[in-house]
Amino acid sequence: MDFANIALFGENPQEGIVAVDFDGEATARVFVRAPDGTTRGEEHAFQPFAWSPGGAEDATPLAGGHPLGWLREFPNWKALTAARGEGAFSFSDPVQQFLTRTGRTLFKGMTFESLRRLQIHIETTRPPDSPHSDPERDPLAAIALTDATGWEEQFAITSPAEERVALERLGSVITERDPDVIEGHNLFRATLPYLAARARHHKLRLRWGRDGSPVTSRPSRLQIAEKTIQYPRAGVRGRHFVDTYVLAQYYDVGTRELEGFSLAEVAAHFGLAEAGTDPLARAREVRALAASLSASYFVQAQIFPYNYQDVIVRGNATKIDALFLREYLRRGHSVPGTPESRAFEGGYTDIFFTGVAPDVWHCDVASLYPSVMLRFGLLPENDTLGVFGGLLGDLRKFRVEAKRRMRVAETEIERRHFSALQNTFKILINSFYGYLGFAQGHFADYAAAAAVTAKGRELLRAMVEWLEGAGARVIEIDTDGIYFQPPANAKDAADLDAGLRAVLPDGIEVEFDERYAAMFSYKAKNYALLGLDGRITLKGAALKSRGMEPFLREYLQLAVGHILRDEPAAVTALRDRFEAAIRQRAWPISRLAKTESLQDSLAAYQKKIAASSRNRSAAFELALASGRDYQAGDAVTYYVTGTKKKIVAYEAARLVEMWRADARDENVEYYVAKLNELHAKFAPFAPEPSPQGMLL
DNA sequence: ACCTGTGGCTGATCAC
DNA sequence: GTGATCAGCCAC
Repeated sequence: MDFANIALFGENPQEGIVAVDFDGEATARVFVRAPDGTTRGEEHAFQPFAWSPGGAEDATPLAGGHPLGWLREFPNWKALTAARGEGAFSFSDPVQQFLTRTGRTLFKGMTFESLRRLQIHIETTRPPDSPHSDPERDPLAAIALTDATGWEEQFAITSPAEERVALERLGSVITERDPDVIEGHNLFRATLPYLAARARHHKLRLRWGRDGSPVTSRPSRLQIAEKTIQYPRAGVRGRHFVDTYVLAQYYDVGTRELEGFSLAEVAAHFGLAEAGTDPLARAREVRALAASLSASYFVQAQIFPYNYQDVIVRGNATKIDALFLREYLRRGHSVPGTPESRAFEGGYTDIFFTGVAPDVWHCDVASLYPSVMLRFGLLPENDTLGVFGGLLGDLRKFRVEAKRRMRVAETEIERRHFSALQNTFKILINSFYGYLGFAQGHFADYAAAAAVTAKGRELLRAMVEWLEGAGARVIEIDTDGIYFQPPANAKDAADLDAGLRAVLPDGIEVEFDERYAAMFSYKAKNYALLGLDGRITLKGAALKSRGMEPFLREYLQLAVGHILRDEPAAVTALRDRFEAAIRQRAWPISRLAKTESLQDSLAAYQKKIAASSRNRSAAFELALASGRDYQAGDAVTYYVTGTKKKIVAYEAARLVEMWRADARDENVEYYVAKLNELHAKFAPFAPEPSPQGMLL
């Protein structure tokens, strides 16, 4: 990796930093990996700082005329906190302050493989998600440990004395093996709180810090797309905690392919599941998962001024803002305040045909918004130093190069490295547009954001118009892509490429990426594709939402397949088969049960109900009735009881844990009615030939 | 304490 | 019943 691009990597090339910590006064501790493999602590004097709109006597003036025109420094963190307000701006994370001010970042000169990663998996005497589980009372059953070198160790626990020994031994293993990163699945919300509770029970402390300091924890929350997840944010000096549950959540935002987020489900999805019930097998799964899901964050930690643990949970626009502020500070330049938030129009979405269409092609504009921003100079007006355009242009070049080197890589390690690199650049590039409309971005520019989407809509309209003029039948479009049936005379993409290119400006590239045997176009952003290889892809919340009961998802998957292949009789047979299974109570309850993730805390829900600002919902009512400590982000799985198809769901719902196979009480009429409603929506797309038609 | 953006579909509830 | 509103999930 070439760290010469200062705006991207920061100006300080110090290698081997594995973690940074601040003492709250005026000293930062930097943990550095030496060439001999040992890790030493360096101490650096450091003063917390803030950008200020006014010049107090201790402030340094910054160049340019932006509102945050003074740099103030403070003797310690407390003094900074006391001076907050007054229109000043500062990072709430002292490590970000230190890294920003010094231009350092973590992991320079290191490879992902040289990171010391340790995995923890625990087993408890009761499943931790069982309603009766209690970490204060239920002892551990096993602790399994692995690390990236292949080392493994586990402790089976059958007595209180063994549990105590295991917890003490866990501490010494961490001291001896000295990991930079401690990984686990559900580490924050399950493993660490459980271990902490068991340690308290034995009057022990988890002294896992690189200086022997204990693990600390405070309530925090994560925003992952539409989901808010509350979690105890644990930290320990000199090391990082990485939770593969969190990594899986972030991964799924882009793909929406995961069935669920348990270790078993996630490991299975990636083909990393290990056979057997040995706790070590679970730790190995965590090791493999973390290796595939965290390589991109390792690269990000070389770029952004954050600890590794934090680079994972920070939003992309926030991280881009951090790059701008670091570069402006380095150049002694003032920065703008954050803009007034306002609404602006987005991408162009439309549907021109519903039903099944054979022989469908897809084309899209390559990196539409980044291309538009660069080609038409739609960049933040306040960015006096031109950092935005420079970074965006560089990142595009770097990505092309990283992709090339990924393709020609000679070893798997090398290939994975360049794959992580190009993927990181892709994420960054795509985040630049969002940054323009980010209310907390110091260089955000709503006029530019609106101009970018307007240009995008204009380009897409021009493409649709040209395709239709050429005899194509446009089916569905969304933001930067078009599904269409080609004109009769078009044999391949080349027949359309030149014509379409001619209506687009230079610097805007169109790609014909796929052809399909058939497309089922249902509604905007909702469609299914039958590949030339027979594979079916579903898109859209109406066709594949995880909020749907599993049997309905499966019905849709199969029914849409029949619709695409023109097998109308099979759709009816499918409905009949499913109804019979529901009536015979032949399925496990999991196929009928609905899983929802709670967006609010229980307290926030109750507040809204009291204020009549939201309706009651089954998931929250069940969570409340359970008496357990549910938090925002927790999933609730429930089914509906009763005998009538019309019921009030939040009154008839029960937690799936309460269901008993020997006294089944799921509401058959309710579930059959749901099946029939769905069938009624989709069966018309697979019309069975009428008897008369068959005679003719 | 934390936070990229807009557009779109569906089910559940509730006021009318 | 109907329409409005909200929450949740998804596409790009």
